[in-house]
Amino acid sequence: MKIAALLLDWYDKNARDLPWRRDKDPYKIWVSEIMLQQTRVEAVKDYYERWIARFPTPGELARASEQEVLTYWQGLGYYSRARNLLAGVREVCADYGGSMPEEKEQVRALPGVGDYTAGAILSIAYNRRVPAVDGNVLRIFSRLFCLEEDILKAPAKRAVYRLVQEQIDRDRPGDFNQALMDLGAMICVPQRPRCPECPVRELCLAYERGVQEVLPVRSPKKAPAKVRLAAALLEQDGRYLICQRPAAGLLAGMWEFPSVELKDALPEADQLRNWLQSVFLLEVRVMEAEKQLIHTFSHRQWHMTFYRCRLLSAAPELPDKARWFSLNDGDRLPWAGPHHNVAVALRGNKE
DNA sequence: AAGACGGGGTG
DNA sequence: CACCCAGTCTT
Repeated sequence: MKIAALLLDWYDKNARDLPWRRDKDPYKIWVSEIMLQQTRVEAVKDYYERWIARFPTPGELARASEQEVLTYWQGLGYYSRARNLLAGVREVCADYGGSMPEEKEQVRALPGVGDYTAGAILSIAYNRRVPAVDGNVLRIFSRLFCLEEDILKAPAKRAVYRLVQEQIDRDRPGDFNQALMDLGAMICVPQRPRCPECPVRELCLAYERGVQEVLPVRSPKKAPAKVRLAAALLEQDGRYLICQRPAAGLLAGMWEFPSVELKDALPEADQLRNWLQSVFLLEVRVMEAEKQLIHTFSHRQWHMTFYRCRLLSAAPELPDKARWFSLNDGDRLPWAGPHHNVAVALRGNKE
């Protein structure tokens, strides 16, 4: 039997029951595929349900504000995904009457939709015979065909894409692609693959040669660079000063306690005080360190100290990107992750 | 071709 | 702690 037939037989018995598999609405497939980029299924489920409840159609999403959209994405990471999805549905509403186009070039041209996501949407929603090569598929095919090239590099991806084109089922390409994802999640997992349970082990070159544990080959990642930050907990009349991060870059547009990247020269408290003065024209005394934490991103590691501060003179007018915020106002703003944890802890302390 | 871009689960 | 995940965009 061929790979596709074995895979689909297995899929028919073992397919996971996932919220976005309940219907073939291209918009819902789109939302789920964007959320699933570099993100585990378990992490996505709740976000997906909340998202669809609030933005059930492209039209509903297109009319929402970017800040609200970011609030619904808060904690999922890679926030440009949310921004691109919003821009994408607005494009679909403007150019395609609110329904997803059916040509790969058109889908691929939507912001945030790359080659993988275009293939996933077209194959799942429209049953088009298009590969959807993600990390699972790269891993599975590198093992099936014993490909020893670095799967993160373009040549390996091109090779796998061609192999999937050859193997993809003629009648059920969407199920074929989803079967690969389920196989990658349940059987052909990154470490210690469960080969005895695998429906295609008899066709797997890596299994035959006993190298399933050393494949796929991938280049090692660099360690994240360390960055030291001092953040201000400045409270006035029960409200804290918070500010919005720049529109581009890490955690773009998210809110946080004012923070400054530390240089080595001055004492931390002095650097924080001087920075608050120059940016907000605020005169403060920097008090005790309330909290320290380390937050690791994929490419950066924040070593943060949160200093309790006291206002020494009347607060001047704040710039647009800053405001006084009552922690009891809940989560109506999109928060930068590590700051959100501190805000939640502060709210907890009060009670 | 390489780096930016999050957060969390797993061994 | 190391590894890696239903990737895409920018440089």
